[in-house]
Amino acid sequence: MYILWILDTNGAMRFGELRRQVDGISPKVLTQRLRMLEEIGIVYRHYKPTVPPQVSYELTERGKELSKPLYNLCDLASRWYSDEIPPASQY
Amino acid sequence: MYILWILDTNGAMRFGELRRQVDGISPKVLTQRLRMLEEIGIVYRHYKPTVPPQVSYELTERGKELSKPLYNLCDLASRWYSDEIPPASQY
DNA sequence: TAAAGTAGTTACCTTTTAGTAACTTCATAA
DNA sequence: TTATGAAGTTACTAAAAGGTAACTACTTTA
Repeated sequence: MYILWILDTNGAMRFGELRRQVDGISPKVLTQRLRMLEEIGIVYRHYKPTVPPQVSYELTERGKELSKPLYNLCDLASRWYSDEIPPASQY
Repeated sequence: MYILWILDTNGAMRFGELRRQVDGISPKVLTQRLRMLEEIGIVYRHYKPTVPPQVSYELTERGKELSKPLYNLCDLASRWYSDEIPPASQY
């Protein structure tokens, strides 16, 4: 399951929760991806300086603008997949 | 410039022409990508058994279905880029 | 006779990306 | 006093992806 999908579906999430739901990548890569997404303004990182720390991630307005285009691609892939041809989204 | 973009814009193209227009990847990787795209039904490969051989590539109907969603993503990235934030399409 | 052309293929090397496991800080709980 | 917790960081290793350069076949051109 993809990071942007999960954040779009669930709203703001703690790192640990994201980590449990995102599969296919290690926590280290998840952190790297989230930092990249933050850098390009697609994701907010909210840091609460507690101990242990509480960090949550949430889509920015810009990130939300991706929902529709990405949903359209997913829809297309689903229609193709139901025709039993491997979806482009594998690539 | 991306393979799907070029094929969408120009219609069927010979390998050599594609090779000149696609930048950022080697001919070897271009061939690999085209073969993958052919495998998943996004691109037709037309082989003419002349010497030297003439091979052209063209988007299938399915490949054309990608135009709109990808155009929408590009449009979004352009709007973001004009706001001077690095576009997500870098990733 | 040699060179040119097309569209690759292949072996080897380089670069990039990812995974693993140990580690970090410090308040709180046991 | 020790363990726990979150959210990473880091060094090292492994895997994946990409680039390079030599090569292929055979007709046509010079």
